[in-house]
Amino acid sequence: MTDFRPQQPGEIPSDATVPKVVVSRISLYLRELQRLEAAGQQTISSSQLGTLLGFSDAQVRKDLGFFGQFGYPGVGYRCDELIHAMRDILGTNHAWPVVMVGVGNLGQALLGYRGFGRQNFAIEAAFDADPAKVGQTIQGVRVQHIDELPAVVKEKGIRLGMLVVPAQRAQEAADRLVAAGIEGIVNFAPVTLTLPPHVQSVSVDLAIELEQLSFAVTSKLAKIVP
Amino acid sequence: MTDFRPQQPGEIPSDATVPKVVVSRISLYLRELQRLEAAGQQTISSSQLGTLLGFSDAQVRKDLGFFGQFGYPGVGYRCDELIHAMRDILGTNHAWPVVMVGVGNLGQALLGYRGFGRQNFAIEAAFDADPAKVGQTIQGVRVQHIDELPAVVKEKGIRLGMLVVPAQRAQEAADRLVAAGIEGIVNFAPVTLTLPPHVQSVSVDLAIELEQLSFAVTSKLAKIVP
DNA sequence: TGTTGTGAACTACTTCACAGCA
DNA sequence: TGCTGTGAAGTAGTTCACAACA
Repeated sequence: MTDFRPQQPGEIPSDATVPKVVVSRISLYLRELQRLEAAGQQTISSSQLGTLLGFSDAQVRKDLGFFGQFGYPGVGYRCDELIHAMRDILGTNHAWPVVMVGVGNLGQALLGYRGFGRQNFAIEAAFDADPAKVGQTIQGVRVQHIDELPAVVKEKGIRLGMLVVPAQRAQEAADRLVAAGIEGIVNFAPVTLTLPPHVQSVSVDLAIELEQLSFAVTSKLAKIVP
Repeated sequence: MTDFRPQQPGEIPSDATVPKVVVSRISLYLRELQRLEAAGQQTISSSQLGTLLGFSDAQVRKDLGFFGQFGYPGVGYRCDELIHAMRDILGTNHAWPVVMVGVGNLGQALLGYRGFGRQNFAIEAAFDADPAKVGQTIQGVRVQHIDELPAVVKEKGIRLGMLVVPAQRAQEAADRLVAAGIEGIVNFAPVTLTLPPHVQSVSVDLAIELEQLSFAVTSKLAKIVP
């Protein structure tokens, strides 16, 4: 290997402000690259990668340009290098322990979802307030009482949590996560959480996804601009 | 009631092209309004609604302005009227039957999720290729063999589908949905589907949500611009 | 030749600010 | 007065287009 050009891999130019949408595309690039590498492909150009995901070549290059220079003119990008660089960017070159709060239907299914491990996330502990659930072991994870959350978070140095409780209990559970020291929350409840500014969150609202389709399929007139 | 101002409720000015992000905020407005109405609130101003969801008042008014005039100057919006109007916009004033393909862990959990019904979606049929699953009844839905998909879709006039199969089978399953006449797909597999242009899709990638948090929490330097 | 990296141009989205209405 | 609806102004994101390089 000649020169690994991202001088400080994963380091971001200190004045950079990266649009959210760019970060989400980085995740898509990573996912696709992992597939390509598994299929034995060594290098890829911005236009190939873009075509696979439905983006323009310029978009791919601009997005990567937020974080450094990773390509070889005339050649493209080396899949292995780019995968490593993008995991550095996303922070997933090391494993992330995650807590889950709420072990209902959906929570139990998520405990068994393999995709998290593939991207280096591991659900280390699960919590519920229901005494009937506490003590059970689901998908290899023992369910603990919610009161134990702060101790576990502290002991294991956990920074991320998944919130999988019913809507009416979501804010209170979020407050507990915040109090325990969690810094980022994936919220599966269909409510907008009120959080202190140092805590990040992303929401997954399953019904909203269907509503978007309902709109798209219904409205013959209005084209959805992507 | 004096005049119901959205002249043709739900009808969209024929030259309108509505940005995707606007439609997703409409869903959020609707969700919040449903909560407010359930709590007994009769009217709401754009700034109140915006504050609850973290948007500006102008944003709320502009978004609604894509679809018509719904407000009363000096007063705000009537919750009940606005809920009705937004359901007209999204197409959810009538119930949507939905098919599910793939009844694994996650699929079974989604079959039991109450949030779909609340927004007027009903999973009418579920399909799997695994003979061990076919014939079971899960959450009140009988699992049928995937080969029966086209007949059921046609018979019940179903237009939307949820794809909940492993990544390596997602494209093939999507092709089956398309062949059966489905027009919109919620894709839970972590792959980008190739679909004909008349078929809409939205993707839910659970690992990507965690990656976004990992990035946000990791990068002290780069602020995520919302 | 093929492909990157990147300013410049363009497009899309958001916020401002205010006329008009109740 | 309070609040909507909406052009105008401003900001953010995307695409263009080309110099530089392998």
